[in-house]
Amino acid sequence: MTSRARKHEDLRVTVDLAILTVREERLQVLLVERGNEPYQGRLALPGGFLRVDEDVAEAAERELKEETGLDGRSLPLEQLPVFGAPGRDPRGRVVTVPYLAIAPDLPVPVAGSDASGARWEPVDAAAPLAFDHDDILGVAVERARVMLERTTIATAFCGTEFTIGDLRHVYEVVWQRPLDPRNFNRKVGQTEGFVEPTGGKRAQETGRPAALYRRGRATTLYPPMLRE
Amino acid sequence: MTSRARKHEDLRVTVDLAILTVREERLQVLLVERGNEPYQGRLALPGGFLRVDEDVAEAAERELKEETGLDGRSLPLEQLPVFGAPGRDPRGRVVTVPYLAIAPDLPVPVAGSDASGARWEPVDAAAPLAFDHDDILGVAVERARVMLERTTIATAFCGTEFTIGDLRHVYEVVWQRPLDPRNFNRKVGQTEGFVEPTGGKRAQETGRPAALYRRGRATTLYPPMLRE
DNA sequence: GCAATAGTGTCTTTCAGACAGTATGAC
DNA sequence: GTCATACTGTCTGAAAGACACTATTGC
Repeated sequence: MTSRARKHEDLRVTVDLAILTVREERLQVLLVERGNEPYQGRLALPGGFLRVDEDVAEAAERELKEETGLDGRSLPLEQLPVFGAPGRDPRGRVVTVPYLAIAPDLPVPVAGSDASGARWEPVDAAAPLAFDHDDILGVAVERARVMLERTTIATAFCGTEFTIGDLRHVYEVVWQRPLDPRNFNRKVGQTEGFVEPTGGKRAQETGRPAALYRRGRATTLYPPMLRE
Repeated sequence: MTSRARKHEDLRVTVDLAILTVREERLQVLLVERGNEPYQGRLALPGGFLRVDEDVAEAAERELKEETGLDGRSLPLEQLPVFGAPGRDPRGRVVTVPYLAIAPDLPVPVAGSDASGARWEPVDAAAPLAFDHDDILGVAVERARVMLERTTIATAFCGTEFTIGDLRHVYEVVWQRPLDPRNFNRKVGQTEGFVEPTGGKRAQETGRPAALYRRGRATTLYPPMLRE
């Protein structure tokens, strides 16, 4: 790092959040409507400026809390590549650090959040968003797809108790691809620590009730779940 | 992104480079000796401040050029998670965007580079580096390991012409693990577009000469090369 | 011929993909 | 019993891991 004497111009750092969930058979993202220019009235990813006294990851957790009421320590937050093109924000030079957060199907975006009018939108119907948030969202979705292959992150889309069918559904919705339920069950079952049975069952309108599971202690899947 | 009125304090963004190569049977990183405080005399990753008129990726390419003379467009540059803890730089608030660059075994760090005294060091003998560069280097090495699994990036460690043995050697050095040459040959051969034969051979002091290859057009490996 | 390294072939096991059948609930 | 959904079992083919053999050079 060279210590070069140079005029220091205004440069700000923001944190943006791509909070994904699976709702109503679709992959959805939490968006807020912008109240001010630029892009007034357009939807955008929630986010805010980095404070001078906080770490970047802290800022992401704080924003998550403010927007959704969720505790960042309980949700997996994954940092994505920064976006820092000079013209990306008309107000000046802003470099943003985007984060991917994976949330279970929340009842509804929590009221009292920082930006009013927060709501879920399907990721494939979100464009056009403010700034370069379409690009950020695209990167977030692709990252989520890759993470499902090698990690147990898919369980974070589910509540504390879920069925194997719920979990398979997450994969199908995120990957946009049907999976064979029998092969999926076998794969999940033989991956040590992916899920563990709670003993409970979930009845439904019709058919046999499904057994309930919770997350196991494993974080990575080996061998990986294959997408192609 | 909320538009919040607040006092703007001094915040700078830097780009740091973890330039890795395989030299003398070891994974090595390009380091520079710091000429100024803080950490004067300590080794550090090369890097520099982001200019107001350039994109972050541009800054990384520029630094790479300045430090090594290498063209960033010809080398794969991969962005790593930012490091932005408040106390990481004693001079003030500095958020850094680290990049992983993968280079062939260069003759020697190019003279005329920005920081004098640039040199290769084995990654496992580099600590302690200045700032939090030990952590950054650790992330870079782990990223390189993962990338070898699913991409053809290993060829970037080699020159334009290389043998299958050279390529296997890259994997062995980065993964710190011996690989079976026969299984490795089969795997590389049956992965379409990984390498293509040039027709040439490379003689050596003893034994049968090895056939030469160049990079193929494939960028991803499917199925992946497995590490475990 | 020998030494040394490059490259090929074969067997076995693991595991994904495809598909048929059984189990458990509500009515 | 029927219907609907959950779950289990079996066959097949692809590919990784382990290991023995042949090929091509210099001497």
